[in-house]
Order: sequence, then structure tokens, then C-alpha cells
Amino acid sequence: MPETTPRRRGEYSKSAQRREDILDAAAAVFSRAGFGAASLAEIAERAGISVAGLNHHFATKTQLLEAVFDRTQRQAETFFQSSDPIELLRSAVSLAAQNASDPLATRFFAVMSAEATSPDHPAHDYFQRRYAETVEQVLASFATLRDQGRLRAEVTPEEAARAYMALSDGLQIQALYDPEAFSQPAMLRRLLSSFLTEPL
Amino acid sequence: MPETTPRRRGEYSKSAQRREDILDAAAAVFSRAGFGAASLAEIAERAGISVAGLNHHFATKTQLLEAVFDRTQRQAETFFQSSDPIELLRSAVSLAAQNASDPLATRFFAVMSAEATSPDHPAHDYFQRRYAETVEQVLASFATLRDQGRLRAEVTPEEAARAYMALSDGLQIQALYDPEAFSQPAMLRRLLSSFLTEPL
DNA sequence: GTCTATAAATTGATAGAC
DNA sequence: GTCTATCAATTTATAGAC
Repeated sequence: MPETTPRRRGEYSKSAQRREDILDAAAAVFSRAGFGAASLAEIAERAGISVAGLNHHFATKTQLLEAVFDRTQRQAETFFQSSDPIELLRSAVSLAAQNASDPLATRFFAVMSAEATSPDHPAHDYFQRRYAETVEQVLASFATLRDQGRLRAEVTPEEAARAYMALSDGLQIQALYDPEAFSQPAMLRRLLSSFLTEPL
Repeated sequence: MPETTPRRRGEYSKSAQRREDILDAAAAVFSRAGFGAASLAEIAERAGISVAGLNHHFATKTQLLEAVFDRTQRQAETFFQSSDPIELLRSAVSLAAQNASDPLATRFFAVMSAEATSPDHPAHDYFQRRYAETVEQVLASFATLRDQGRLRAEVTPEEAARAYMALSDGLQIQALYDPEAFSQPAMLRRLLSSFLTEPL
């Protein structure tokens, strides 16, 4: 990148790196304390910056939380792209494997999705929309499977969809309390298979 | 009760009622804010008492949280008493119905079980023990069902036990975001049935 | 962009009167 | 058993120097 560029060399990337550091620190503190009890002082300390410096990048605590969501959202978007329903279920199992290897991110979402059930929580609308969208998407996949005769007759597509989401959320909690007790992806794969006429 | 009793008439019951009021208020605030962000001032205000008066009944915030757990524990103990495994699963469905009618208590446990996955949370040991005990109990029931040939061969007792717990926890979150979308007990009953060789 | 200094409010908890 | 008054610590956010 030549020096004629308006932005001096390294300036942007250094600032962007600082932003990433802050978001890492914020995710860690939010996941442990929840939103309300998380302190900007601790986030700033973890990020190696002062509170005033932190407030320069993110003016308010809520904006900081939203920035953490935006980032993880961008990272997750690449995960569910296949249109083949079986492939999508396999992606879900892969996602469980990723969750098992990243307890911090797992706890962040577990804590936020629980406390954001309160209507006045800053992430309430985000999660309400997110759950509604996920139900729709997974439901569509199971509906396709049913039309192909690959869903067991005892289970409706909606039941399978809500069950998948509940199993995913619930197994993460269990794994956080006892990571050695079971394999999250293996358990999820076998339970999803129990809804199908063929193994996953 | 004659006046010669050391405890004056009505004194105990009034104090006990105040305690109940405080625990109600505490459960409401803890469920919305989590433990760390819950303020004693708000709890005291809801209970119609000063903060100092609150501290007279419960010396510390942690003791207050533990008292809320103790009470709900006592209330829930009467729920799972049957030794017949099918009856125990039916009790689980009834419990889901009760949860659906009490979103405040539901959110209290959802929020606490998520944030207590952090090892330094005041309720961490409580939930870790609670989850381990529940796995054991439900596992034993499904093992009995398997021995009786009432559990589908594709599902192991441990998978069924962890699935039940995950479904229970996960469906509660979904119901908190969209209470009208589905019937929690009906969904749980049908999903549990899908693990069995006979409808529940 | 990052800092020090500071504001204004709130925190959990205690002391002591009644 | 409940109160007022108070404590020291921490909270989010801002102002202004560099």
C-alpha cells in the first residue's frame, strides 16, 4: 500500500486490532457477569486501555454489547449456507463441536439469551428476532425432510425444529457444568438422528 | 394460643410474611437483572421496606439468593416422588405446565443456571450439584424403562436423560420469547414419547 | 487516540436511635 | 424489627490536556 494513500500505513489495522481486543475483553466480562453487572473498568483493564479510552471507541455500554453481537453474527453467517437440509443438520452438529471448544463464547450466548428474555434488556429484540428466524429456517429444513419421507412420522417438523434448538441450548448448559461427561456433537448427532428414518 | 406464650400472637406469622414478601421481591429482581446487577435497593422497595430493614432479615446479598433457592427447592421437592418411571415423566410434563404459568420463576432459574456456569458465581456449586443429581435420577428412570422394553433401541438411557433436561431448559427459553407459539407441556410430552415405544 | 481528573449517582453494608 | 444516617467503594460517562 503506497504512502500516497490518505490513511497512513498501519494506522487502520492498529485501530482495528484495538477494537478486536476490546470486543474480546467485553465478551469475556459479559459472559461472566451478564450485561448489568459487567463493569467497563474490568473490560478496559482486560483490553489494556483506560475507561476513557474505551469510551472513545464505544460511547455507551449498550453500544459495546451490540458491537459484540455484530461481530459474532458476521462470524456465524458463514456457517449455515447449504440449502440441502441434511447438510444443514450436519452443520448444526459441527457448530456444537465448535461450541464445545469455546466455552467463553458459549457462556456469553447462554447468559445473554437467558437474561434477554426480560423485555427491557438491551438485547431483547435481537434475541427475540433471532429465535423466531431460527425456528423458521430449521422448520423449513425439517419440512423438506418430511416431504422426502426422511422424518419419522411420529414427529412434526415444528417439533423437530424446536427440539433441535432446545437440545442445542440445553446441552450447552450441561456441558458448561460438566465438560467431560459427554460429547456435545456426538450427543446432538444421535438425538437428531432419532427424529429421522436414517442415521445422520 | 394464650398470651402466656413467649411469642406474642401474630408476631411470628407477620415476620414470616415479611420474609416471604422479601423473597418474592428478590426472585423478581434476580430474574431480571441476574445476581450481580440486582440491587438491594430495588428489592427493598418492592418488598416495602428499607435497605437496612432488608439487611436485618438477610445479612448479605448472597444469603438472600440462597434463601430464594431454599424456598423453591422446598416447593419442588414434593413434585418428583413417584418411583414409577412413567409417572415421573408425567410429573416432568406437569412441571412444564407449571413453568409455563409462572414466567417469573422460569426466568429466575434460566438466568441463574446460565450465569452460575461461571465457577465464581455464588450459585455455581448449587447448580453443578443439582444438574449432576438430576442426570442420575432421570437416567435411572430411563434405564428401568429400557429394561422393560419401553425405550426405543436407538436411544440410550443417558441420551434420553440429557435430552429431557436439555429440552426442558431450552423450551423454557423459547417460551419466554414467544409464549403463544407452542404449548410447553404438549411439546415436551410428544418429544418424550418419541423416545419411547409407547405414547406417554 | 489515549490519557488524568472528575462528576454525579449508586452500590452493599454498618452503626445506632427508637 | 425498622428506621435514618453514613460509610467507603464502585458505577457510567464526560471534560480537557497532550
